[in-house]
Amino acid sequence: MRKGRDLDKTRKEILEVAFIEVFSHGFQGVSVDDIVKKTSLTKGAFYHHFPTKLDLGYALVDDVIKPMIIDRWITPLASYENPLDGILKQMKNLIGKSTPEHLRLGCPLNNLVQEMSPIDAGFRERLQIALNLWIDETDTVLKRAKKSGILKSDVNTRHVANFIVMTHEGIYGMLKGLDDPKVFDSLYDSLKRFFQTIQAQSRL
Amino acid sequence: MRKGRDLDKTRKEILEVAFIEVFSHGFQGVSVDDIVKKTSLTKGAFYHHFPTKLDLGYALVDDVIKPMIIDRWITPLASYENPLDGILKQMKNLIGKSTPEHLRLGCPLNNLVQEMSPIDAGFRERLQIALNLWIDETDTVLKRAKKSGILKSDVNTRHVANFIVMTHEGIYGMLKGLDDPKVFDSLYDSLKRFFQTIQAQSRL
DNA sequence: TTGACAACATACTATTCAGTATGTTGTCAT
DNA sequence: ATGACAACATACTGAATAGTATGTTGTCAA
Repeated sequence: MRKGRDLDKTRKEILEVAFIEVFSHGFQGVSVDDIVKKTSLTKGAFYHHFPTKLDLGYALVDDVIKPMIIDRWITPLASYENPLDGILKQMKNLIGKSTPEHLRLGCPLNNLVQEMSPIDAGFRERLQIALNLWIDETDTVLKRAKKSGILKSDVNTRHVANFIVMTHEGIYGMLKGLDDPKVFDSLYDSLKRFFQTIQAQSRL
Repeated sequence: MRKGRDLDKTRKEILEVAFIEVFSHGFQGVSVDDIVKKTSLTKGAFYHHFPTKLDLGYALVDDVIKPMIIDRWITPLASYENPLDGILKQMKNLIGKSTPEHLRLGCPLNNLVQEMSPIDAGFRERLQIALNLWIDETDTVLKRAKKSGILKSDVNTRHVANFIVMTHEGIYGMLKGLDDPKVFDSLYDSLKRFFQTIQAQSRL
């Protein structure tokens, strides 16, 4: 077995397995041995690719989580005339329709922020960049919607972008803590109500 | 030194030190030895009071965090005619005026929810109870405000209570991740705007 | 085709950690 | 005052863990 040697493929395998493990048990709750065991590789391969466990964590943020944010929360908005509709729709699809077991794991980004930001500067910097990426991209989309008259002319898109990202993390956190899928609909309703107050005119 | 033996005092000392340590480094990031070292006691005392590290964690939720929720976010609302004003004021006082170093630590409850809920059932149950306590108490306060005509008659107080608690956790999480105190004002503004939409009439 | 290096595998180490075993001492009822 | 037990202190253990040292093998340029 495993004759083929492919640097990039191996790295991706490690990252993929590590992501799931860290997502499930937290960064501090996962050992390098845990990750290696779920891989077709060994410890030697791991430390050939990542000088330390922390470096793996950093790579998870940069190479897995950041693209995931764009993929899940930004790109899909392009097909909506009103981005607020897109945001609500994506939330319903990606959060509202998740299984309770999956919701229990929360949001990969938020998990790492809560766990690692206060205790490691390297994580803090990278997670901060990832969060700001999310906010910036949301802001850009909102700015477009404002220009095209969908949003009221007096709304501060930066403020709203902050609030939207905060809401995503908050909803993930609540569902993770409460273990009650019905709460999603409740939170969704309130967010929808908020969105209506910043649109130029609500339609029926 | 330490001649006086006081079961209750000792327990409180352990809980107090453990709270700060867990708050700062996460539950998995703190060792029993770490906690003991910051105490005037030894490991023997620790295991005399708590059969296992997990039991200490449970006690932190039940005996420290739950009272703290009531103290910080529920009791102060009693002195406001409009509880929404009280909530905004408390947020400004307890979050908006915090130092960046303190904000970096986040919310004790939210931290534990994000870290421990998915990986331990005992934590999950207790954290769920704590969260529901917060929501229930908020709901009760909102119900009163609705009856006295401060809130619109068609608002679902349970939904709003969920949203308010979610917002607290979300704001804590964002400030923890972004390390930018100005974001508080931004989020505060949006929340205020939302509150205005559920009040009977906004005053100037 | 071969040697040289990259891409791994294997075996080991020092440390840390939760928990235990056992010893000591303060306190209190009688 | 004194035993008896609760409230601790001290010393230890086995398992887990991040990281290392060193070996093996695939691959590719010349």
